Amino acid sequence: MVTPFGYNTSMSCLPASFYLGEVTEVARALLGKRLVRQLDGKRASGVICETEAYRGEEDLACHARSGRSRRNAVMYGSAGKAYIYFTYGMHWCFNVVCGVEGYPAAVLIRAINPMEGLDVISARRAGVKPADWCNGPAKLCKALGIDGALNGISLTEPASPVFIEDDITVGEKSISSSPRVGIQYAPEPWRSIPWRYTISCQAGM
DNA sequence: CGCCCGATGTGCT
DNA sequence: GCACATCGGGCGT
Repeated sequence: MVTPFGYNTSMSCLPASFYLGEVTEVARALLGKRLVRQLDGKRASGVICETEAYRGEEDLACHARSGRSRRNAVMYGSAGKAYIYFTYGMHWCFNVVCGVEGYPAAVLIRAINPMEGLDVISARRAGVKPADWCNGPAKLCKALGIDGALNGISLTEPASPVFIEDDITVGEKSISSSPRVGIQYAPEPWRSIPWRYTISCQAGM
C-alpha cells in the first residue's frame, strides 16, 4: 500500500525465493529495493541503485574463478545469504548469494540512496559529503556498519541485522547496463560483459 | 571535475 | 611476492 505521502507501508523482507533465479535477473530486480540495516533497534536504509552480477567458476572476474575456498565458500551456499568480503586491506563489500545451491553466484551491491537513519549514516561517514555517503560498495558498508562479522547470515528474515525489503519495481526501460567495475585483469568476454546495472532516469519513465 | 597514488591485510601463485 | 569486485586526499584543469 502506498500512502498519500508516497511511503510504501507494506514493505516486507524479501524471501529466499526472490534470490533463487538467474543472478543477472536478480541483480536487475534488486534495483529499487531497500537495503535495511538494524542497528541497536534502529533502522538505517537506502534504495539500491547500482548492482553487479558475478556467476560461476567460468566467470573469470568472479571470486569463485579459482574454485571454492574459505573466503568464497558462502557463494556456493543457499540463496538469500550475505557474502561479505574484505579487500584492499581495509574495505568490506556486501553481496547477496543467488541461484541454486552449489553454484557460486552473487550480486554485489555497489550503491544505495540513503533513506532512513541518516543520523547514523552521517555519523559513520563523518566529513564526507552526503552524495558520497553510499555511492560505492565499501562506502555503503561503512555507512551501514556492515563487516565480516555478518558474513553468511540469512537476509530473508525480518529479525536479521541486514535484510532487503520490497520497495519499488524499476521498469526495464529505466535500467542501464555496462561492464563491471574494477576487473580489468579479467580476460574477455568477462571484462566487457554488461553485468553492471544502474537505475537510469529517463524522460517518460 | 579529472587523474594519480598510497593505504593496508588477505588470498592465491 | 603480488594482485586485489576500493577509497580518499592532493593537485592540475
